[in-house]
Amino acid sequence: MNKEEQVIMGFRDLLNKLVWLNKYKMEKSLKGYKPTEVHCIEYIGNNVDANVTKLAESFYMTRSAMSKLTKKLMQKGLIESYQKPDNKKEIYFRLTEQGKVIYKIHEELHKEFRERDKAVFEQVTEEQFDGMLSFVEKYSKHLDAEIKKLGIDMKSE
Amino acid sequence: MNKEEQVIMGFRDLLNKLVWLNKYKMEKSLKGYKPTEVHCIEYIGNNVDANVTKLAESFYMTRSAMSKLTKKLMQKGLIESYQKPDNKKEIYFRLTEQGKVIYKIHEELHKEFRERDKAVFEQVTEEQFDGMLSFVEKYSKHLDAEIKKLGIDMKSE
DNA sequence: ATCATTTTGTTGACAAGGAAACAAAATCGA
DNA sequence: TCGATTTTGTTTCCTTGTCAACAAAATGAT
Repeated sequence: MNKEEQVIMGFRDLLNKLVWLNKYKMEKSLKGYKPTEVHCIEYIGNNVDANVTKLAESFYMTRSAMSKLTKKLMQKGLIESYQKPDNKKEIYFRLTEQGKVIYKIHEELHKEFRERDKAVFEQVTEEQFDGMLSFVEKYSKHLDAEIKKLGIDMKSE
Repeated sequence: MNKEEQVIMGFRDLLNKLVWLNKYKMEKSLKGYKPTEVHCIEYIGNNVDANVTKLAESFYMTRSAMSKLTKKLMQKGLIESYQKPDNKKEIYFRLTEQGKVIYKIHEELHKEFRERDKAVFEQVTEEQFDGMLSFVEKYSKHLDAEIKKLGIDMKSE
């Protein structure tokens, strides 16, 4: 296996582990709340005027899925919807007080995760950080361009 | 956002894009075959004596899921099962001729993906590669240790 | 050798997410 | 301005994967 694949597969494997472990911890601290739900609460807490479409784009999921998820979160009383006077189509979400509690707990957990992994990041030099970030940026832009090409092809079909 | 989170979230986002894009391309070339199915065929093509358990471990999925997936692939005639004379429990899989065709097409696609992304990787210096690989390795080992801790906690509960 | 434990695979009930069809509102184009 | 197109969100049906319970074979302990 060449280095390119090692990097990609290495990171894929790493993120799998990270997600798995953090999910485990999260289910312990936030019993009854699924990772996706918490993730959704996090996004709504961080972004004003979040709606189904923005959530879907951010999570690489369908509007369909997000519509169902937000519905559930509303039923649980964690988020509430609102509209703007000049727009009767878009529906925005914000956290309820109860939702904010979950948000805070989630934030604390994240702090805990950072603390747990601090030792690893302390070993990384500034050059390595910058190298990784520049790689991510370049590759990401490259893929954006490829996806854009796709968009054109899709409509010309 | 600090650099640590930038790296993690950057890679998460990057992999999401990569998966999404390659999935799209794959569905175009291998119509009727889902990514998981192809992924499974790839594994069986690369590993002799693949069975449900090994597949599950490799894919971070349950045996249950793999049992159903292999069943479907057998019904489609892409893989076939066999056993060893001295073991009546374990069931192994290998590709059929039809399965090998899919395997080859998938291989070609991968080559195409590498070609597509070559330009990005050519810009990465050897130092950057090594930096990333060492980071992945360290972090991965760190998480393995954390997961191991968890295992002890789990049984002591 | 025998009985308990572990490993391996399967099944059914369930939940999450995707695809397609749809309705309602907004925007665009002439 | 007004009809066509696009955007936004919802619902229904379907697929995929998990969990839990299970059966059968292998392994281990005594």
